[in-house]
Amino acid sequence: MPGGRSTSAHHGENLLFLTDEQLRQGIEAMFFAYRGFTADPDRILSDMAYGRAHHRAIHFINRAPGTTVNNLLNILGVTKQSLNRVLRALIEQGLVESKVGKVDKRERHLFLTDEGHKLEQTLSDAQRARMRSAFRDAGPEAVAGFRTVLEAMMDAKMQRAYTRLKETGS
Amino acid sequence: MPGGRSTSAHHGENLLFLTDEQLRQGIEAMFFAYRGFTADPDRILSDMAYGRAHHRAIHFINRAPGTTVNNLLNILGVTKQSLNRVLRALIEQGLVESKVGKVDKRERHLFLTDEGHKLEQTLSDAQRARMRSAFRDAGPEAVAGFRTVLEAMMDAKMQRAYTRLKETGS
DNA sequence: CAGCATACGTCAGTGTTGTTGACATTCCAA
DNA sequence: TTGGAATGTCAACAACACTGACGTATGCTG
Repeated sequence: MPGGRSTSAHHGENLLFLTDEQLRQGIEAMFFAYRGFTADPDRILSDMAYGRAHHRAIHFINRAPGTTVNNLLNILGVTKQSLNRVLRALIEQGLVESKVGKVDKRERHLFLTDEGHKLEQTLSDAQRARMRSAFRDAGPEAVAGFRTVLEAMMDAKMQRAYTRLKETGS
Repeated sequence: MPGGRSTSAHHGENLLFLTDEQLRQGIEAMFFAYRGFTADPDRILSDMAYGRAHHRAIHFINRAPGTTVNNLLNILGVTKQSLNRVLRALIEQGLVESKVGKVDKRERHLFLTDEGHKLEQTLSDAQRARMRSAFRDAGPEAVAGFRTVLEAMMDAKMQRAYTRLKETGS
């Protein structure tokens, strides 16, 4: 195991963790881990007519009930046409409800139906189980570092979205 | 569940880092960060006729020159038909060379050409730059935690692939 | 040697998810 | 009130994954 505890709060001196080799390992870890990250929900969804995009939409509608299509668009970072296809399917299947805005009739506010909540629960249970196992194995300090690095890897825009959601949560 | 593995350290008392809320934040961090992670290479590739799949192939051929198609298949976790499409394009464009195996003539060993190396360099420079910036901002301890959690999030098979590559590197 | 397994390539078809382009509706401000 | 911006929808297409079936060359084993 490289590094260990060099414990310099100011990481000025020892920059060995910034070698190309270390960066490459970080890149590959990210690649492999993301596969694990999505594996369980993907498996569940493959039986239904849904995919990862549906999962993402359901996740964030659940997180911010009543959100508009435009807001969801910004969070998901896809085109509105792409999101629309997914949303249309979810609405037709009765997992998501779309309500015309009261103050601005151009907007559609999105909500999960009871059935939508059920699927969301199933998916996030699976995903959380893996995350919980990883967190438990790694321990609280590793988890803190994990979050710190991930946050630093986001675009500024995504950082804002992430922080906003984080604060909404508690 | 492989839950019986609580050998690692006794972070026993305070389990607040395992609440659903913390797990959800981890999930969302992973989602947003992965977007940042792929953003720079994606931007570069979008100008050419290549995509993320080509990037992955190039990356791992560079990492393990002479690797066989089958080995690459296992690492990338896609079907041979899917990989073949990508590989065919890269070979036709002269970025990758495929050599018949000497000891086992059924195998094809893959190498980057000079031009292939050039593209690999461009892509990984971009990706490393972001990773370096994130690592530097977060500091060595956070980076260690980051890697620990990611590794714990992988499937067993991916963990082996990751470890093997890691050892090959140094 | 014969027969089976392995490694690789390919053709055809399908599904999900992303893209651009065109268009309707609604809001707002000049 | 009218023109432009914002919001969302429909249609067509591209990238990349998947399955299934098949063909060829090669290796291994009884």
